[in-house]
Amino acid sequence: MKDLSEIKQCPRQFVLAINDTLNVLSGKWKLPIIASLLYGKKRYKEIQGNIENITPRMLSKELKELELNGVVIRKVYDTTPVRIEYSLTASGKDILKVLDAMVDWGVEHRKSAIA
Amino acid sequence: MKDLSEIKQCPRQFVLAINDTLNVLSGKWKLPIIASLLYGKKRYKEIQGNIENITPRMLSKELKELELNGVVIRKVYDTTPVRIEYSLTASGKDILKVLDAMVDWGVEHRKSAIA
DNA sequence: AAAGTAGATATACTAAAGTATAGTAATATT
DNA sequence: AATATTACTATACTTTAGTATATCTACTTT
Repeated sequence: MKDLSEIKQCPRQFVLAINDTLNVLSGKWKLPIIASLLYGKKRYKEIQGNIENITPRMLSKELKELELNGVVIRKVYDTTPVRIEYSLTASGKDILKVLDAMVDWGVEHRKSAIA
Repeated sequence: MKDLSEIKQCPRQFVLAINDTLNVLSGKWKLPIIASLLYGKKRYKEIQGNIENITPRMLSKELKELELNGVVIRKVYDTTPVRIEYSLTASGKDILKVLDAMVDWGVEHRKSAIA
């Protein structure tokens, strides 16, 4: 998703904020990657092993994007061979709050859908 | 997005709940539509007038999906000519809580991105 | 020296999401 | 009678997201 500017009657900064959040969460792989890193820093192959069926192309593409968006940190250790560790930024960890709100809504919504 | 089942180490029902929420929010038009209905029930043409550049195809497709997902109610008035009103279900209105969490995260994230 | 691992990139492709444009049925307005 | 409005649907197309498969460099292990 790129643009939510179609929403009117709502402060622009709020629209931008929601937009940012949705950009960080949407797509097939960003959330699994964030989830994997919520349990601590990981190396490329560890994340890959954690997430079933993700291709290396998708994993590096998404990690790059998450890094660019200030959600993930890529740390290169100057050893031989190089060791690369991915972790969440403070913001990245804070997404848990959003996920909590989403869990709450989703659970309640399922209840009311049955009723 | 269809499937987030790649996330491990997290209760399945939570994954499903997040999945549901993301399905209701992601895509280019669902949020603008929900936002438009947060200000009260509206007719098709009103929503269309509210949201710049949405095509009738997208609007009816998305409304149908939101209705199917228990977020929107479509009420047909038996007048001549028929009058159709769209509104949010209780669940639909509750999405505001998720949006609030998203606004909070987005705003904080922008702050820390600047710093 | 050959095979394997870490951390990717390149190229080509398919599938899903979204756009453009036209058209429909039923009624209302002039 | 002609035009406009509401609430859409149909068809074709483009764009974006995701998949499949092969390859690369630098190093380690056997």
